[in-house]
Amino acid sequence: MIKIEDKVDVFKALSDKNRLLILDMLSCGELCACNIMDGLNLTQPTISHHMKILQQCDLVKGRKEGKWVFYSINMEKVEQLQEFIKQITLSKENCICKDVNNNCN
Amino acid sequence: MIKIEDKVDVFKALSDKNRLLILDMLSCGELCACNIMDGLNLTQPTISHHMKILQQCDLVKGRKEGKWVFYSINMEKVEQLQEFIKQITLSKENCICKDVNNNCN
DNA sequence: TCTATACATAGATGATTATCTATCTATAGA
DNA sequence: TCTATAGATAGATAATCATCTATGTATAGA
Repeated sequence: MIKIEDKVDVFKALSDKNRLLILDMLSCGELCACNIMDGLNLTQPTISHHMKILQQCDLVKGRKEGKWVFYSINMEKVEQLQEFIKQITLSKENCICKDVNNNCN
Repeated sequence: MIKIEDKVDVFKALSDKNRLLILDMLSCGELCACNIMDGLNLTQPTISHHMKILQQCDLVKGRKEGKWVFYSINMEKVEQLQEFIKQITLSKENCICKDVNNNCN
Protein backbone atom coordinates (compact mmCIF):
# COMPACT_ATOMS: atom_id res chain seq x y z
CA MET A 1 0.00 0.00 0.00
CA ILE A 2 1.57 3.24 -1.20
CA LYS A 3 1.39 6.32 1.01
CA ILE A 4 1.66 9.26 -1.33
CA GLU A 5 2.94 11.54 1.47
CA ASP A 6 6.02 9.30 1.81
CA LYS A 7 6.70 9.66 -1.91
CA VAL A 8 6.37 13.44 -1.64
CA ASP A 9 9.05 13.35 1.06
CA VAL A 10 11.39 11.37 -1.21
CA PHE A 11 10.91 13.85 -4.06
CA LYS A 12 11.46 16.74 -1.64
CA ALA A 13 14.71 15.15 -0.55
CA LEU A 14 15.76 15.01 -4.20
CA SER A 15 14.71 18.63 -4.86
CA ASP A 16 18.01 20.13 -3.87
CA LYS A 17 21.17 20.38 -5.96
CA ASN A 18 23.48 19.67 -3.03
CA ARG A 19 21.54 16.56 -2.01
CA LEU A 20 21.70 15.26 -5.60
CA LEU A 21 25.46 15.84 -5.52
CA ILE A 22 25.64 13.95 -2.21
CA LEU A 23 23.82 10.97 -3.76
CA ASP A 24 26.19 11.10 -6.71
CA MET A 25 29.13 10.98 -4.30
CA LEU A 26 27.62 8.02 -2.45
CA SER A 27 26.95 6.09 -5.65
CA CYS A 28 30.47 4.64 -5.64
CA GLY A 29 30.34 3.53 -2.01
CA GLU A 30 29.92 4.77 1.51
CA LEU A 31 31.44 8.04 2.71
CA CYS A 32 31.53 9.82 6.05
CA ALA A 33 30.16 13.32 6.50
CA CYS A 34 33.60 14.89 6.51
CA ASN A 35 34.31 13.42 3.05
CA ILE A 36 31.06 14.89 1.77
CA MET A 37 31.97 18.24 3.29
CA ASP A 38 35.24 18.19 1.37
CA GLY A 39 33.34 17.82 -1.90
CA LEU A 40 30.71 20.50 -1.27
CA ASN A 41 31.20 24.10 -0.29
CA LEU A 42 28.90 23.97 2.73
CA THR A 43 29.34 24.20 6.47
CA GLN A 44 29.26 21.10 8.66
CA PRO A 45 25.80 21.80 10.17
CA THR A 46 24.36 22.25 6.67
CA ILE A 47 25.75 18.88 5.58
CA SER A 48 24.34 17.38 8.78
CA HIS A 49 20.94 18.88 7.92
CA HIS A 50 21.01 17.43 4.39
CA MET A 51 22.04 13.99 5.64
CA LYS A 52 19.16 14.03 8.09
CA ILE A 53 16.67 14.76 5.30
CA LEU A 54 18.12 12.00 3.11
CA GLN A 55 17.98 9.57 6.03
CA GLN A 56 14.49 10.50 7.19
CA CYS A 57 13.00 9.49 3.86
CA ASP A 58 15.14 6.34 3.89
CA LEU A 59 17.07 7.14 0.69
CA VAL A 60 20.34 7.00 2.64
CA LYS A 61 21.48 4.78 5.48
CA GLY A 62 23.91 5.82 8.23
CA ARG A 63 26.31 3.49 10.01
CA LYS A 64 28.10 4.84 13.08
CA GLU A 65 31.68 3.68 13.62
CA GLY A 66 33.59 5.42 16.40
CA LYS A 67 33.66 9.14 15.75
CA TRP A 68 32.38 8.73 12.23
CA VAL A 69 29.07 8.09 10.54
CA PHE A 70 29.34 6.32 7.20
CA TYR A 71 26.55 7.05 4.77
CA SER A 72 25.40 4.89 1.85
CA ILE A 73 22.54 4.83 -0.63
CA ASN A 74 19.58 2.59 0.19
CA MET A 75 19.14 1.04 -3.25
CA GLU A 76 15.94 -0.70 -2.22
CA LYS A 77 14.33 2.70 -1.69
CA VAL A 78 15.67 3.93 -5.05
CA GLU A 79 14.09 0.97 -6.79
CA GLN A 80 10.80 1.62 -5.00
CA LEU A 81 10.96 5.18 -6.27
CA GLN A 82 11.49 4.05 -9.85
CA GLU A 83 8.56 1.69 -9.49
CA PHE A 84 6.37 4.48 -8.12
CA ILE A 85 7.22 6.78 -11.04
CA LYS A 86 6.18 4.01 -13.40
CA GLN A 87 2.95 3.40 -11.51
CA ILE A 88 1.94 7.03 -11.42
CA THR A 89 2.68 7.80 -15.06
CA LEU A 90 1.61 4.63 -16.84
CA SER A 91 -2.03 3.82 -17.50
CA LYS A 92 -3.60 1.41 -15.02
CA GLU A 93 -6.89 0.14 -13.73
CA ASN A 94 -7.27 1.86 -10.37
CA CYS A 95 -6.25 5.41 -10.96
CA ILE A 96 -7.90 8.55 -9.70
CA CYS A 97 -8.87 9.62 -13.20
CA LYS A 98 -11.63 6.99 -13.15
CA ASP A 99 -13.48 9.12 -10.60
CA VAL A 100 -13.08 12.27 -12.63
CA ASN A 101 -15.59 13.58 -15.11
CA ASN A 102 -13.86 13.34 -18.46
CA ASN A 103 -16.39 15.35 -20.49
CA CYS A 104 -15.85 19.04 -20.93
CA ASN A 105 -19.01 21.12 -21.08
CA MET B 1 24.94 16.90 -21.17
CA ILE B 2 22.85 16.84 -17.99
CA LYS B 3 22.09 20.13 -16.25
CA ILE B 4 21.50 19.23 -12.63
CA GLU B 5 19.41 22.39 -12.05
CA ASP B 6 16.86 21.10 -14.59
CA LYS B 7 16.61 17.84 -12.66
CA VAL B 8 16.10 19.73 -9.41
CA ASP B 9 13.16 21.50 -11.08
CA VAL B 10 11.61 18.17 -12.09
CA PHE B 11 11.93 16.80 -8.56
CA LYS B 12 10.46 20.05 -7.18
CA ALA B 13 7.52 19.63 -9.51
CA LEU B 14 7.01 16.12 -8.12
CA SER B 15 7.35 17.30 -4.49
CA ASP B 16 3.69 18.10 -4.05
CA LYS B 17 0.87 15.70 -3.30
CA ASN B 18 -1.60 17.47 -5.55
CA ARG B 19 0.80 17.48 -8.50
CA LEU B 20 1.40 13.75 -8.04
CA LEU B 21 -2.37 13.24 -8.06
CA ILE B 22 -2.59 15.32 -11.25
CA LEU B 23 0.02 13.10 -12.93
CA ASP B 24 -1.91 10.03 -11.80
CA MET B 25 -5.05 11.46 -13.37
CA LEU B 26 -3.22 12.19 -16.63
CA SER B 27 -1.75 8.69 -16.79
CA CYS B 28 -4.85 7.33 -18.54
CA GLY B 29 -4.96 10.09 -21.14
CA GLU B 30 -5.29 13.81 -21.59
CA LEU B 31 -7.60 15.93 -19.45
CA CYS B 32 -8.50 19.59 -19.40
CA ALA B 33 -7.96 21.76 -16.34
CA CYS B 34 -11.64 21.70 -15.42
CA ASN B 35 -11.56 17.89 -15.23
CA ILE B 36 -8.55 18.07 -12.94
CA MET B 37 -10.33 20.64 -10.79
CA ASP B 38 -13.24 18.23 -10.39
CA GLY B 39 -10.89 15.59 -8.99
CA LEU B 40 -9.01 17.84 -6.57
CA ASN B 41 -10.39 20.12 -3.90
CA LEU B 42 -8.53 23.22 -5.09
CA THR B 43 -9.47 26.51 -6.65
CA GLN B 44 -9.01 27.16 -10.37
CA PRO B 45 -6.03 29.51 -9.97
CA THR B 46 -4.28 26.93 -7.80
CA ILE B 47 -4.77 24.24 -10.47
CA SER B 48 -3.49 26.72 -13.05
CA HIS B 49 -0.41 27.32 -10.90
CA HIS B 50 0.29 23.58 -10.58
CA MET B 51 -0.14 23.01 -14.31
CA LYS B 52 2.32 25.81 -15.01
CA ILE B 53 4.93 24.18 -12.78
CA LEU B 54 4.40 20.79 -14.41
CA GLN B 55 4.68 22.35 -17.86
CA GLN B 56 7.71 24.52 -17.10
CA CYS B 57 9.79 21.48 -16.27
CA ASP B 58 8.40 19.71 -19.36
CA LEU B 59 6.77 16.83 -17.46
CA VAL B 60 3.38 17.79 -18.89
CA LYS B 61 2.36 19.11 -22.30
CA GLY B 62 -0.58 21.44 -22.95
CA ARG B 63 -2.66 21.54 -26.12
CA LYS B 64 -5.08 24.41 -26.54
CA GLU B 65 -8.37 23.65 -28.27
CA GLY B 66 -10.95 26.42 -28.24
CA LYS B 67 -11.70 27.41 -24.67
CA TRP B 68 -9.92 24.39 -23.27
CA VAL B 69 -6.35 23.34 -22.66
CA PHE B 70 -5.81 19.59 -22.74
CA TYR B 71 -2.92 18.36 -20.64
CA SER B 72 -0.98 15.13 -21.06
CA ILE B 73 2.14 13.53 -19.60
CA ASN B 74 5.37 13.94 -21.56
CA MET B 75 6.57 10.34 -21.31
CA GLU B 76 9.92 11.21 -22.88
CA LYS B 77 10.68 13.44 -19.91
CA VAL B 78 9.56 10.73 -17.48
CA GLU B 79 11.96 8.27 -19.11
CA GLN B 80 14.78 10.84 -18.91
CA LEU B 81 14.02 11.19 -15.20
CA GLN B 82 14.21 7.43 -14.66
CA GLU B 83 17.51 7.38 -16.51
CA PHE B 84 18.85 10.23 -14.38
CA ILE B 85 17.93 8.46 -11.13
CA LYS B 86 19.85 5.41 -12.38
CA GLN B 87 22.85 7.53 -13.35
CA ILE B 88 23.03 9.35 -10.06
CA THR B 89 22.64 6.31 -7.82
CA LEU B 90 24.58 3.63 -9.67
CA SER B 91 28.37 3.49 -9.58
CA LYS B 92 30.10 4.98 -12.63
CA GLU B 93 33.40 6.29 -13.88
CA ASN B 94 32.96 10.06 -13.85
CA CYS B 95 31.27 10.81 -10.57
CA ILE B 96 32.05 13.57 -8.14
CA CYS B 97 33.21 11.11 -5.50
CA LYS B 98 36.44 10.68 -7.46
CA ASP B 99 37.46 14.19 -6.47
CA VAL B 100 36.65 13.62 -2.83
CA ASN B 101 39.12 12.52 -0.22
CA ASN B 102 37.93 9.09 0.82
CA ASN B 103 40.22 8.65 3.85
CA CYS B 104 38.99 9.72 7.23
CA ASN B 105 41.65 11.06 9.55
C1' DT C 1 41.71 13.68 32.50
C1' DC C 2 42.50 17.04 29.01
C1' DT C 3 42.19 18.20 24.09
C1' DA C 4 40.93 17.67 19.41
C1' DT C 5 37.70 15.97 16.20
C1' DA C 6 33.12 14.23 14.12
C1' DC C 7 28.66 15.11 14.12
C1' DA C 8 24.06 16.91 16.00
C1' DT C 9 21.03 20.48 17.78
C1' DA C 10 19.14 25.23 18.57
C1' DG C 11 17.90 29.41 16.91
C1' DA C 12 17.93 33.12 13.42
C1' DT C 13 17.23 34.80 8.70
C1' DG C 14 16.20 35.44 3.96
C1' DA C 15 14.15 32.98 0.08
C1' DT C 16 10.78 30.07 -1.85
C1' DT C 17 6.25 28.00 -2.05
C1' DA C 18 1.13 26.64 -1.89
C1' DT C 19 -2.83 28.67 -1.47
C1' DC C 20 -6.29 32.14 -1.58
C1' DT C 21 -9.24 36.30 -3.57
C1' DA C 22 -9.70 39.47 -7.17
C1' DT C 23 -9.32 40.36 -11.77
C1' DC C 24 -8.04 39.87 -16.67
C1' DT C 25 -8.11 37.57 -21.46
C1' DA C 26 -9.94 34.58 -24.87
C1' DT C 27 -13.43 31.86 -26.81
C1' DA C 28 -18.19 29.82 -27.71
C1' DG C 29 -22.93 30.38 -28.11
C1' DA C 30 -27.27 33.02 -27.96
C1' DT D 1 -22.85 42.19 -29.34
C1' DC D 2 -23.81 40.37 -24.86
C1' DT D 3 -23.04 36.64 -21.59
C1' DA D 4 -21.06 32.61 -19.73
C1' DT D 5 -17.12 29.77 -19.32
C1' DA D 6 -12.00 28.20 -19.40
C1' DG D 7 -7.95 29.47 -17.99
C1' DA D 8 -4.08 32.93 -16.73
C1' DT D 9 -2.17 36.63 -13.97
C1' DA D 10 -1.44 39.77 -9.87
C1' DG D 11 -0.88 40.35 -5.27
C1' DA D 12 -1.21 38.82 -0.40
C1' DT D 13 -0.20 35.56 3.28
C1' DA D 14 1.24 31.80 6.08
C1' DA D 15 4.24 27.92 5.95
C1' DT D 16 8.37 25.65 4.68
C1' DC D 17 13.22 25.52 3.63
C1' DA D 18 18.46 26.19 3.00
C1' DT D 19 21.80 28.21 5.15
C1' DC D 20 24.41 30.31 8.70
C1' DT D 21 26.59 30.97 13.67
C1' DA D 22 26.84 29.25 18.21
C1' DT D 23 26.88 25.52 21.05
C1' DG D 24 26.32 20.71 22.74
C1' DT D 25 27.56 15.58 22.78
C1' DA D 26 30.40 11.67 21.98
C1' DT D 27 34.63 9.52 20.94
C1' DA D 28 39.81 8.87 20.23
C1' DG D 29 44.28 9.75 21.58
C1' DA D 30 47.88 11.94 24.44
